[in-house]
Amino acid sequence: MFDEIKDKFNPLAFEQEIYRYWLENKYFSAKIDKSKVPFSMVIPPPNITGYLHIGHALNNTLQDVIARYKRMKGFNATWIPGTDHAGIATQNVVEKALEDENTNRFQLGREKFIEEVWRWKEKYGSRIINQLKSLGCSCDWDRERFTFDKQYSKAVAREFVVLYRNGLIYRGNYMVNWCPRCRTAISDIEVEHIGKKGNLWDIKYPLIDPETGRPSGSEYIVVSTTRPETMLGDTAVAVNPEDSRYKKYKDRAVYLPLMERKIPLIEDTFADMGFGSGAVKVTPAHDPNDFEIGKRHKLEEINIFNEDATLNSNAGKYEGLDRNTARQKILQDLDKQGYLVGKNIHNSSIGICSRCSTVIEPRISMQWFVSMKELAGPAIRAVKEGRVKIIPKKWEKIYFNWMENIRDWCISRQLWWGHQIPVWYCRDCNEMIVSEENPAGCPKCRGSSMERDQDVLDTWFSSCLWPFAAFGWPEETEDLKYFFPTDTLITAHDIIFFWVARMIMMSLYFRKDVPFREVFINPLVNDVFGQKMSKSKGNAVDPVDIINQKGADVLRFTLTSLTTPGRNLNLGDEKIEGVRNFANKLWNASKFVISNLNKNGNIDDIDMDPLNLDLWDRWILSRLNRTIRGVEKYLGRYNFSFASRLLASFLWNDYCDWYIESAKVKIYFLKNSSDKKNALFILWYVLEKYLKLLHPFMPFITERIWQSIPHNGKSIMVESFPEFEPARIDKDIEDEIKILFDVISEVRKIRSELKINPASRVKISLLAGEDKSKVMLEENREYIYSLAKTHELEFKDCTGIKGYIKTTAGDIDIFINIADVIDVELEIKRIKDQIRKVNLDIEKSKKKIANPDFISKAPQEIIRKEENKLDRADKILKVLKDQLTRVEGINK
RNA sequence: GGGCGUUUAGCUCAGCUGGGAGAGCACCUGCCUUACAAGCAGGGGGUCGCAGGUUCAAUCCCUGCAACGCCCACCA
Repeated sequence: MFDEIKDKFNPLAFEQEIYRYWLENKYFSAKIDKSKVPFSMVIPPPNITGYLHIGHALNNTLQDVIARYKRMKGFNATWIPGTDHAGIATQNVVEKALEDENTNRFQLGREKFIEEVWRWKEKYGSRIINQLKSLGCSCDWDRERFTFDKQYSKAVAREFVVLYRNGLIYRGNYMVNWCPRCRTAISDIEVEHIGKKGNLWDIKYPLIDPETGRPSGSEYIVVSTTRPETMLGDTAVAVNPEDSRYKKYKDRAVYLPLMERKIPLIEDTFADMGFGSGAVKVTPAHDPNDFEIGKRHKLEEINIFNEDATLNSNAGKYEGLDRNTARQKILQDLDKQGYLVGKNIHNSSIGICSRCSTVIEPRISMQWFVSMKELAGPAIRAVKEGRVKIIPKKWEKIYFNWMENIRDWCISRQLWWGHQIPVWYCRDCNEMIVSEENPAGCPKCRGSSMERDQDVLDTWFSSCLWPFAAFGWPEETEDLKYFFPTDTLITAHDIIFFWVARMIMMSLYFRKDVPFREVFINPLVNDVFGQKMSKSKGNAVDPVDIINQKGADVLRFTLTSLTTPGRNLNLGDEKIEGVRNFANKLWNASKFVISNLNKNGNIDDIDMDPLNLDLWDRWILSRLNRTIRGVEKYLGRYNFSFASRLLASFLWNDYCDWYIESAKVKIYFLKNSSDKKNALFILWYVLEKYLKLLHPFMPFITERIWQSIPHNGKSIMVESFPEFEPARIDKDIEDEIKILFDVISEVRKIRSELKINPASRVKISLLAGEDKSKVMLEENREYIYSLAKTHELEFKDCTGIKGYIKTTAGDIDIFINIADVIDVELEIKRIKDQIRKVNLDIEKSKKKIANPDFISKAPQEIIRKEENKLDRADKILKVLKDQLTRVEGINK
């Protein structure tokens, strides 16, 4: 199935096939093995309604890099996949589909509707799973879970019942955030706040004349409000007890216009004397503050809204209007009757439903809540004590800030799709039964007629069990014992409160252990200009398109290259192009290696004999090991960008630019067959190791190439990660070869600057300061010929010899014979430019050294460095000046 | 209202505990050199947001300011 690599790089030709190969061989499934160290990770389960957007692509690429890396490092790794039933989101989607069929959930009824959602799930729910597969995710598919499967429901029931029995869940009539479109309560964090320019209206409320019991003609109080329509439910006007302006009205009543009701004037410190008139209307049923005031003063709560935020019968003649129409009508009426006395621009923020963007209506209703304080304490400590590490650290602050100010969590939803609350009410005696199982009968009155609580639970109430429920909890499964707690969680910052914090709380509560040891918060993906991606802006990048056009590897490596912890990621087409080019480079380099291996027989039996390694070999092995060390170091810190760049630059700048070029010299020009054999071996050896290094990032292309070069084993993905060999890192070798590189680069530079025809060879002479360098340069004569396009390399001082120009690379003097090709003007200009630059350096250094404070206070090492720099610059200046005189001489 | 982050080359970003600023892309020059033109070789370009301070020395530490971005918040 894996042919030799001959054709052009085309990822689409092999990615799917390779994924199938992995699946068939079950490489993703972990088997419990007590002799191996487990590594586990759970996916942030995408909604079944979801499709792969760029955020998922990033999040899952990073997880897959870690999973594949750990697997290759020898861990018994499992990455648990699954999907979330996503209560509101899914219900909304299916409701929309029903709308298209001219029906709705009420016509269907609850049971039929839920069946409909399950049908929808079977049909579309696996779309995102397939997309994850095309991305190359090595999830343990045999362990795939759904947050609404049978076993999971048991977990949720257990959670509810235990929390209830331990007094952490309560039911009550409180003011909650109500979405009039979804017709359900939602939790505080499901409300988004947006700034809005609006108006603040001043309304005159006359005082009641105690004599007549009628509204006074002269005495009144002005209240200001942003929501005039709620006045229909006003049950008081409040002023601050300290406010001298209103002392005289103490204990009087106020006339509520339009409703023609008497309401009390009360004193409450909530009223801010500095705001407006200092008097505030109180609507206990429709404002959270007013609700509190109402409780303090035992005020009546008049609900004027229906579930969909139209006005109800308590609104008198406004009944039936929606809240916006009602507002306009009420303002008109107030104006007509002379009660509207002012209108000011006022900026405030309003809450909208995070699911459907409908403006939230505060509403008093009977709901279930989790009291959070007791759960939050241990979860705060777990992070403070480092048992859970949040990376980057800045998110810890945000976590603490939220946890320390945590408020109770409204968990009941007036929806149909979700885990129904495991509570039953006896129709006979109203007894409430909280139970994991369907109760057989009422334990109190022995009645058998029970009605289950109609509400379902917040989706997050179930997903916060994920790290252990996904392993089978509440059963003590073998998986749970072996794989829990998980090691790493990789997720996005927008669900730290929704999910991460609650998983930590629930895990500590139910498992007495943290759910995961590290959390990496992946960056946000923006467009190339740093703007948020959105469909409406048209700047959204569709990962599925990229996979279909350029391949999953390219998408993955683009994303990892850009993932620096703590910073958002800007994605644009040029970046993707760059990575595509990189993949192409790898492909072609491999093609080169393979074709030469084929021509030169089998290399399997050659050992890497250290005595046989020359400068180039030692150098590339040193670089390889630095790369291994670096990749592991950066992966450990979730610095995917650094790891990726290291991988790319090793391949491109070290392996291709230098090592392959040097190998060509051995293969094509050198007669010595053992050198050639050696070079082929190292080419293969380094490439094979490198493919393994790169595999977690680009799984497909690495597998494809690996299968085409000599290898042992069935798949690169179950091979061992290359071992870092410290002894292979050789600083001396790297320094030594740098001299060679510098000489070659300097010659190339001069050639280019003097516009010497690339095809023509020049004669050069090198003068090394140290014998060691001279020996090295002599030994590498052939490489200099080839890489710098020279011939007749000599080692003598050519100062003053006609036709030579002199330049330097480090301590090496380089003489280049350009007698035939020199462009005198060009050369004079070049030298003068150089002299100017060197003079600048000299000036700076001299000034620094002349400063007595510098000499007396700076460390010796720094001073010596500065002096050396000056020496070197002086030397170079001298060379340049000599050269200039000589070149100018040619002109004469 | 509170908190956090960012500001470095035309663009996107690196710069570890202070000691002569880097990469990729873009741009310019020259090359179809038998792995790769999706390439090779070379090059130009930055008062490191502004103003102070600490220091022999500041992109880096401190203070203030500005711009942009994000999060939290029951301010009628």
